[in-house]
Amino acid sequence: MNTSYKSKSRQDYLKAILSLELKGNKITTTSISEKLCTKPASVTGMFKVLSDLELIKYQPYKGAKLTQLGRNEAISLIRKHRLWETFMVDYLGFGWDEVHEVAEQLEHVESKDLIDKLDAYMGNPPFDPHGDPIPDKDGNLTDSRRLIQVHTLQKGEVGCIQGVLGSNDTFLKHLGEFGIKMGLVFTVKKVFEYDGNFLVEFVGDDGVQREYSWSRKLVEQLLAEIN
Amino acid sequence: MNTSYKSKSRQDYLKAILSLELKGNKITTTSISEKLCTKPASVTGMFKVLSDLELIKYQPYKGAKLTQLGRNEAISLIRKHRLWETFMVDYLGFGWDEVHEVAEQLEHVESKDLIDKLDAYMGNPPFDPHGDPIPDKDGNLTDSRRLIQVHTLQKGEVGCIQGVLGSNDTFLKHLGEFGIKMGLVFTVKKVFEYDGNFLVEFVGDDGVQREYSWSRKLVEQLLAEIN
DNA sequence: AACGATATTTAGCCATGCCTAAATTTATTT
DNA sequence: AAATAAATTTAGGCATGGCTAAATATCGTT
Repeated sequence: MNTSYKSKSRQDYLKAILSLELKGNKITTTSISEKLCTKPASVTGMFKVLSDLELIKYQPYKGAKLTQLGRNEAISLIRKHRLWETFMVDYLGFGWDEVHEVAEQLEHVESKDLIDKLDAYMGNPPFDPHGDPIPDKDGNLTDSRRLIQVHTLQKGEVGCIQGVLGSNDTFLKHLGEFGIKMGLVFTVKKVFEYDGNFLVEFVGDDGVQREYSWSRKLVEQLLAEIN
Repeated sequence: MNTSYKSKSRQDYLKAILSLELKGNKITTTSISEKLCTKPASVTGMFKVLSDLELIKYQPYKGAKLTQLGRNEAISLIRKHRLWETFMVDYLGFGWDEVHEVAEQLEHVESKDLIDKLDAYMGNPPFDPHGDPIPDKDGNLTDSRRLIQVHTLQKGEVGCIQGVLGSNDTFLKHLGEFGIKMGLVFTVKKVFEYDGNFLVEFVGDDGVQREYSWSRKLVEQLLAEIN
């Protein structure tokens, strides 16, 4: 019998499961093995462990789902991850494409006091550098914003970048090269008919107004708030 | 053959070895097992691993010592530990008796960039909250201060608390209850003859001058700079 | 120098968490 | 409904890093 869920592996599994559950996916050994770059057989073994620990409900051949305990633990990890990313970007000067991997390590540091004090030090930021909401110290994870994908915008609409879907470091770096970052306000100048590309106008850091063509693939990943 | 020294266990061994070497002790399987709360037989096994990795020189039955590579790694861990402790105390509001355990976790986060940026954010502090010197980013660990143990002071001498020997959390908390902390300036009023106890005078946070009797055991652990 | 005490190493075992290959269950197709 | 395909589990193995018990080396004493 296992005695604790506080192991890096187990926590990684919980996070992976929550991530897929939030996307509405079914939690299978295959889907988790893909997410964690392991093999389905390894997942079966871990599902038994997590099930014994009452972190998930697991029915062989039928899939798994988080219990309340497991969900709480997973949300705590999300909270730590996002707060550390915020700290690294807003206080230490990292780029938003440089912090994910280190946050993956920092989120496994066990100390509720530490993360709550870090949260307070930063003034309880509601969102992380990628626009994702940060759960509060009681585990509430809500996002009252109504964000829409940029590719659904029409010509003439004004949006404000507030989030990025499925962000990986390479993509974030790519966005940075286009001058795209959190809070960027832009106007849709033209939606190219043949493939949905966008011509947008925005004001850069230097106060200079710029025009850029954003590809379909790019705008599908961008979340904006519109006025 | 092992491929990396970046495992928590191996790093804990390196730190333990450095710690004993600095105290001038011989590195035996028994001494390390006591330090790490394991058994000598386990240490023998790890010594072989660390030796294969060229982190230590190990002669069976004769003891071990750090190689330059092992020493560098150990010093890097000390640097991370002390910088994180400084951050927690000076920026997040932890007490100096509350940070050791969490720093033990944080020091294993692998990112030279992170720790160098944290160092810069704090303005490259030279000492941690317990008065221990913080190695710089190139691994230089020097302490040019001439600190002396308080119990060697004479009546009438003025000292400034700059360090604590062999600090554990309980002892640090105890010190805090006596109003003792880094930078405290005090005057020796009287050295009791029968057992070396001290009567000292100092000015508290509130500006009020206080007198305290410090025990022999306590002052032996305190390092001060004298004028 | 030899004895006993102490320290150290070896041998063999356990748990975690990963793997591959084989067996089994479930799903799909005809 | 039976056969095949796909997903999942079981079985058995490996590496890390602990453990105990037994064997062996070193040290201190006489």
